[in-house]
Amino acid sequence: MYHDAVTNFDMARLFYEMAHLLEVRGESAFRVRAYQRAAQQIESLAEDLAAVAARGELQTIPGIGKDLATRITEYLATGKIGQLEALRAEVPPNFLTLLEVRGLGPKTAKLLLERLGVDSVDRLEEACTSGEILTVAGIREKTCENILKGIAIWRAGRSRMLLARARDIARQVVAVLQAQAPVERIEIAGSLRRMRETVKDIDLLVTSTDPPRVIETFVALPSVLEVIGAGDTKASVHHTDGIQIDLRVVDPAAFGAALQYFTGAKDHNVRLREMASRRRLKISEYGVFDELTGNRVAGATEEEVYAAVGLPWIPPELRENGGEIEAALTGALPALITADRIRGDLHAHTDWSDGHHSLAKLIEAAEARGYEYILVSDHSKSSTVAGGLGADRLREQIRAVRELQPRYKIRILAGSECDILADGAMDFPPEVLGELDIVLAAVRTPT
DNA sequence: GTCTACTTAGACCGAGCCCTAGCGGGCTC
Repeated sequence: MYHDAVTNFDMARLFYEMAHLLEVRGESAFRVRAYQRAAQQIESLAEDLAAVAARGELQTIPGIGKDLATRITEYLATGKIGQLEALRAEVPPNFLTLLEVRGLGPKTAKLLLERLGVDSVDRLEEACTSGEILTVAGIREKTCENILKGIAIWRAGRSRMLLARARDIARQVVAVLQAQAPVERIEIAGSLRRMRETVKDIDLLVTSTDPPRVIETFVALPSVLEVIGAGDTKASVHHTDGIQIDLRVVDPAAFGAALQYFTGAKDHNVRLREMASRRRLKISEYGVFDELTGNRVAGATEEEVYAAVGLPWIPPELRENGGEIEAALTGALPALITADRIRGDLHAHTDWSDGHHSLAKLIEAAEARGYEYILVSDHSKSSTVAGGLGADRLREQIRAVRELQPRYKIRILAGSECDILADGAMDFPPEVLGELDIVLAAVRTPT
């Protein structure tokens, strides 16, 4: 069976792709929505889709009927979906990227493909800037302007990827390399290690007895879209999910120095180099060296590197030249907030509006994380698209929440006549939260 | 496409804005 390599995320992504392709084809909006809904369900599934399939229970997932269950089974067994392959063949390879441009929908995109051969964002931009797009009936200056704005937003968003997504990709690549390449040690470096909210690329550092084979395995991964460059100890590739990954194989004696160097941030490293210079030392990705003798005095571990310039090890999350060097020098580095110190969640939706899970599941998840409280903040009726609660349904939800007493201490923040709190709903004394298990509030979506 | 109420068919989220075309459709949230 193929399913060992299939993640719920992969399957959901394929269904989203099918929804887009069906939309471009002009299929029924309900059919399109069926694929989108199924993708959402799979994304929020608490267990491995393959396990559900193995039990023959795919059709117990809401939104998955006979047809979609068949598609899932086909993919798990073969790694392909015949219908998707056929749909893909109907449009150019990168055509769907056009739909990521805000302001450009499937119909307009298809029209531009047919009339002007617009098959990529670059080509779209060219058609807009040259004015060629204005020759297409139904498109005027204003639309052209909006599309150009959309392209600018698309480019800005594309240049960086959200941390969680980049981390998933990095972990997958690390896991495959550990399984398939002669890797002794492998670490994620760069802004991903610093846990920046968004990252531009993924940096991986490896030690190995056979560097060329690591590189060879890396560039041949199925998830690699394009190899930018590859040598004996270094390679850069474009991943299919739209992010660049750089991999370096380094000497174990310099691993700490390389990890420190490639973790950055740049300004933090500049400060370190200045401190080293004052001690007649030189720091590089290869180690810490005595300026006079050229001997390496540190490099195997990050702790060694920091100690060489008179500092304790500094957590990567703090390495932004934002006062962490001064704090380290005076022994005042802050303790980072760890997951076990998070006491509660102040913004949670349930399936009463657009959440994917029931109130019971939400509570279960909160308890599993050791939370002291959770705020149920479903949409109000002002957000119809999200299935927001009107007065009657809100009363029902309040009743459902109250039924959880006395096991949980509860505070209801919504008014009796659906007099829903404005966004200031979170503005109540934090000490109150400590006494509560569940708070219910319907928060108005800004309109 | 799925789901539901009934076994074959109909419902399925919708308001508001923008743009183009002259009334309706695309798009967003």
